[in-house]
Amino acid sequence: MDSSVPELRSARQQQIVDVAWRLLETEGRDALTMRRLADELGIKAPSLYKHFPNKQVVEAALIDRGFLLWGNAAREAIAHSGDPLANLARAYRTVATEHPHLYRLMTDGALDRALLTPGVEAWSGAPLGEPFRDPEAARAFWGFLHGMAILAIDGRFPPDAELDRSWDRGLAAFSAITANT
Amino acid sequence: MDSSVPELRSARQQQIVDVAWRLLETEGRDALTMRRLADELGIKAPSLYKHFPNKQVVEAALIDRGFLLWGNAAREAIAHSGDPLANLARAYRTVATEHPHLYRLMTDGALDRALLTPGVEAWSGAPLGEPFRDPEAARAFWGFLHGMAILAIDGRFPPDAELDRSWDRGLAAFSAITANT
DNA sequence: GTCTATAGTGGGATAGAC
DNA sequence: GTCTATCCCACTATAGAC
Repeated sequence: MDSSVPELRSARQQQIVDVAWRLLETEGRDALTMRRLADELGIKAPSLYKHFPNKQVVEAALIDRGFLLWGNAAREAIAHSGDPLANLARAYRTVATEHPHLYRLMTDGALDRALLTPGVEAWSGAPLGEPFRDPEAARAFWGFLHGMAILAIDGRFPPDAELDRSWDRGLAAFSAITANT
Repeated sequence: MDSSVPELRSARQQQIVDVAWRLLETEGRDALTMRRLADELGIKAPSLYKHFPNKQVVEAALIDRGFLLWGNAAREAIAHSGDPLANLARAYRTVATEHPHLYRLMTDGALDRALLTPGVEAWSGAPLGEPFRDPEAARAFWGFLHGMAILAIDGRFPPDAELDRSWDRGLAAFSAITANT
């Protein structure tokens, strides 16, 4: 074992989550069924229940990975040169745009935190607090990021909307309430 | 007929949508099935299909009403005295908070606009443009409003989050890019 | 750890009689 | 416009043999 990260799952579990990830990313949430997942693995659906108690736990594993993905991207964003606010926004938009199905899985509806790696949700969101004086401002910024991302994914803006400019307008607004101003 | 608004649906269709509305508001989306809807009306599920071609059209009728509700609330908000931005935000938050199931139905996933009253979506959103110089800023503001509303409905903010203050922080940010500044 | 077989649930929708 | 009867679909999950 050369990794310092403990193996929380068996190799087989890892493999199943890998395939589930690919299925979600390429074909969306509707394609992520236990039958389809088993098909992709070359086994029958009931066999999956020897490795996971139910579907929700498989989805939670995907959401967990999603938080890792976003948390790492956010940390890279504030480590970069340039405006941290703009870097964070670009990173958020990129993650959401490049993984729309994962992003919807992560943000749609209630979240059973008992199924996630403890603390991963807060860890992933922590970098958003960096540019601001208080967590309230950071949460307002998160609201803006999420709203823009999900409305874009769901096709709610008019077809001719210039979204780059809207992101810039929002950034200009929140720049006015950062710790540096 | 003493109303100047044309009757787009039969009385029976109106009644069905009324019951669907109540069912959605009181018990949520999972309760809104064709079987359950029929039960509430005292008829059998197949009979519904004499009035509506499918479930999606029933849901579209609810979404239509939702846009009317929000559009009217938004118009009242900007007609009031005080800061239009704050009034709009308060109205938005109130509608979303008081009708969480309807709000999710309206905003979750893609929207088939062919099933809606033509123009109602744009009409309902138009007041958001009032305080701003350009539509891009208005859309950024909408992103903030929607993000805050849906994250709150879905329980995504920490339990101890002071959301009133976050709404205020966002308002302060967007105040900096209104037409009056 | 995998299989076959099956249970159980719930939903949308249609055909045809009355 | 309503009914009965039915179909079809999809899914999660379990039991027990190998």
